[in-house]
Amino acid sequence: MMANSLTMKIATWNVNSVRSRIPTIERFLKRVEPDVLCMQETKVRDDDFPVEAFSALGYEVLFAGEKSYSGVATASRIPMKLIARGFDGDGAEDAARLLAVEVQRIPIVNSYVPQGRDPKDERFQYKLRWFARLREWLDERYTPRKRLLWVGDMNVAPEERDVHAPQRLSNHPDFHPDARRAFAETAGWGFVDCFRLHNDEDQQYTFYDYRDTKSVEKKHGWRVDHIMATKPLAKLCSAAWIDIQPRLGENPSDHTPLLAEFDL
Amino acid sequence: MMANSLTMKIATWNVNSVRSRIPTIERFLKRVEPDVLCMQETKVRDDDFPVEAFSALGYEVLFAGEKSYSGVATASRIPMKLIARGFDGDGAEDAARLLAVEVQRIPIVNSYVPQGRDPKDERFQYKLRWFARLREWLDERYTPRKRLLWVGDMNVAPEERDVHAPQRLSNHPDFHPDARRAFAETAGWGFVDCFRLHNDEDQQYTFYDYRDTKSVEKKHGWRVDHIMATKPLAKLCSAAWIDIQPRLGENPSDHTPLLAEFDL
DNA sequence: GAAGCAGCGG
DNA sequence: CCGCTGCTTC
Repeated sequence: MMANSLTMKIATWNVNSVRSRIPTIERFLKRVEPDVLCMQETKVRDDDFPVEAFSALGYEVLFAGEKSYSGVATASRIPMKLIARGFDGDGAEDAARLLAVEVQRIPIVNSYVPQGRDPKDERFQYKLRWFARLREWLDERYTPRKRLLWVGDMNVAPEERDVHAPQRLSNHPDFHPDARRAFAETAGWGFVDCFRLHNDEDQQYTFYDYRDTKSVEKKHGWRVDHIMATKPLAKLCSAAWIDIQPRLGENPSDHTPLLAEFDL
Repeated sequence: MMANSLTMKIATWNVNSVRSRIPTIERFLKRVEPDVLCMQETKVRDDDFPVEAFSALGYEVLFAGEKSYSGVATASRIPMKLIARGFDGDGAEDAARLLAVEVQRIPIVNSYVPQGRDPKDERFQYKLRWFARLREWLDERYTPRKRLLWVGDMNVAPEERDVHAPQRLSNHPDFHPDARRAFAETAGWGFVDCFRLHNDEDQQYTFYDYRDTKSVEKKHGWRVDHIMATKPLAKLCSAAWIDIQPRLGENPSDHTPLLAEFDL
């Protein structure tokens, strides 16, 4: 390794309420020591964000939340700069679903893509447009020829091997052809799926529905959380993995952390 | 001690939801090993009562509950017989505030006296009548010349030394002169306050209001939980004390267990 | 199933 | 402050 080389470990995790998950998150940070943790579904107003739990472990944290629903936050133990909350800067509509920061001169876009409810629901159309809107947002600000990360809960399983029952689930908002196409369009801006760079197996899931009893044992999972890197950054990705440990411990989220490491 | 002598340790505790308090109750039972534990504010329908948690520790348990509010239950590690739920037997009105059992041929009346809200409220009159009704209920069935116990959350601090601010609290439903008189009337049927048999100090409290922040440190307490014995039984009372340990542990109730020991 | 909230109650 | 219910969301 060169003297000035630096490894950056980044994690994305839909925590399903940052406040109720604090002990689980603390165990994760202590054990895994990611440089950056991108969280989704924090479900907390910015005024009530538990900053102290993160600073006590040496992390700065930036957030864009609202009451009850959604909410994204990014914690970093290396210096971090705020780029944007929501698509149109501070206080924008839907700010609680997009948070862009810069770490080590790399823009990190943390997103919680709308779930879409049902392909017949108008909120599904909103989901499809959300992906298009993100591609435009990226295009106006960045180029895929430079280092950039897009991570988060995308609410899309890209391929058949990313769900446990591809036939049955083709009408699910997270596996409907239109959703997969919308995700692929934005990924097509210039992203590489870091997990798939290093893992070819099926049944690699980051989400198990709470309501589906024994879904973990039955392997009824979904791979809907992703770490997407532009090509110049993807080249530096040395590893990517799903960390199942928080699921085995106390008070797990329905999502599991996804990690990637980059040799900068 | 005689060969056939038996010590009976009895506890009363407003647990403020038996289900959310199970771990705290388990620690209490293991550490203190009472023979009988009378609980109030169990806040659970009989169908949902967590019987298993008690049987696992060697206790039978009888209960008279309703959804959300009130509810009384008595656990015993020595054989116990059901006498009555509510004033008029099974399925009676207000059954969730009175449970009578018999242990070692001693009737034990476990009661959760209505709080009364405010002396101006009509529910305060109901509280006063409740005490009168209990005295009648006792008179119809028992005699103070025999062994009997009346325990529970009486929602009355009998004397000035039993509250932290007697002047200020004289209009509180738990210290209003009418409430104190109503309690004294029923106690006058033939009861001795077992705690006062063995403790003369003031500031001996069994309740600290959750809403009064730092009430414990400020000693803003109330002695509203009582173990009352008829004279022939009071003679056998060898000790009575408040167990503050559950308050120092995890997930405490706003009430603290009160205990008494009898050498039968 | 497990979060959040409002509204009620002690 | 801390339970409960009943509602909503994912």
